[in-house]
Amino acid sequence: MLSKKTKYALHALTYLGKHREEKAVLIHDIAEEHGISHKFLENILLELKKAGMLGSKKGKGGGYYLIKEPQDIPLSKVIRLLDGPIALLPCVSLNYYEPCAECKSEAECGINKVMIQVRDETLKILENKTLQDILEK
Amino acid sequence: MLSKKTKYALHALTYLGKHREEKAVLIHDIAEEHGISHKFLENILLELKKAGMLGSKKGKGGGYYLIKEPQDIPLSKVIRLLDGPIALLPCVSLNYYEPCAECKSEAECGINKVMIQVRDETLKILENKTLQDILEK
DNA sequence: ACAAACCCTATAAAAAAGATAGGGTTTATA
DNA sequence: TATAAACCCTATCTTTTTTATAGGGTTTGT
Repeated sequence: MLSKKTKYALHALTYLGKHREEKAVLIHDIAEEHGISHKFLENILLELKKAGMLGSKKGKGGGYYLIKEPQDIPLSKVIRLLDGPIALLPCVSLNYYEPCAECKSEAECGINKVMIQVRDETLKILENKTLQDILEK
Repeated sequence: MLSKKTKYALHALTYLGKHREEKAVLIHDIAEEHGISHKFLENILLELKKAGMLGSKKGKGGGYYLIKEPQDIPLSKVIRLLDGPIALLPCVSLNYYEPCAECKSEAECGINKVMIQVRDETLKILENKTLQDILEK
């Protein structure tokens, strides 16, 4: 399951996508719309910004805005940023690889092999679904 | 990512699958093979048994054994049992449905719609991959 | 009778997730 | 140029979940 962080991020991105004609949207407005803690959401927007998905403007009249087209923001990117690996096992993660303690040899591990296939199929889905798909509803 | 419970369950099922000619396999042997705590593994095997995936024999000379063909044990079943929902959101889970607090209306939520599609595609994968695939390596 | 091995429940310890706090910096505008 | 609005940043606290342990109960082959 997605963490609340990722869920909130998706809601925020959706909100920003719906208000693209506006210069900047306030954290406050997004937080209120979805009943999310202002401060918690702030941290999440910060992360999205650092990852290059959002732009922001400081000072009075400032706020956040999308700096990419919705079709260029795949779910895989949002999930990886806030939740970490998409793979089901650390030993098959492309972005967060770690060996599995209970596994003597990856080369001989059948679980590893199958999970690589699952990962590849899952990625196909999550890389193809984008914010655009959410906005189209 | 899969929890250790699910990982251990997959290792145990794999071990049992490889030793199907034997009447019963000891918890101890599986635990030792993968460096898992005996007691923790015991709880997991119990769950698998209650779910109808394993049989057991008590008393001296007892142990656990598969009571299904490996191709009849899909990953989806193991994951659901030990980790819970496969869906990325509670509001699109088939087996563990719950509404999302921050969502005013599922009918109007674009995230919900997309996650239903992701769920269906993911299930296709996890229902088709079985213990047999792991054993074949 | 006895020891081996599964069965069951409760609790503790560790890790992760969720949330809050508090001040810093920038900027529009009066 | 003072002020208030709004983002920026880091640290800490709380809660929940996961992981692990404990301790005894029950069954069964020999």
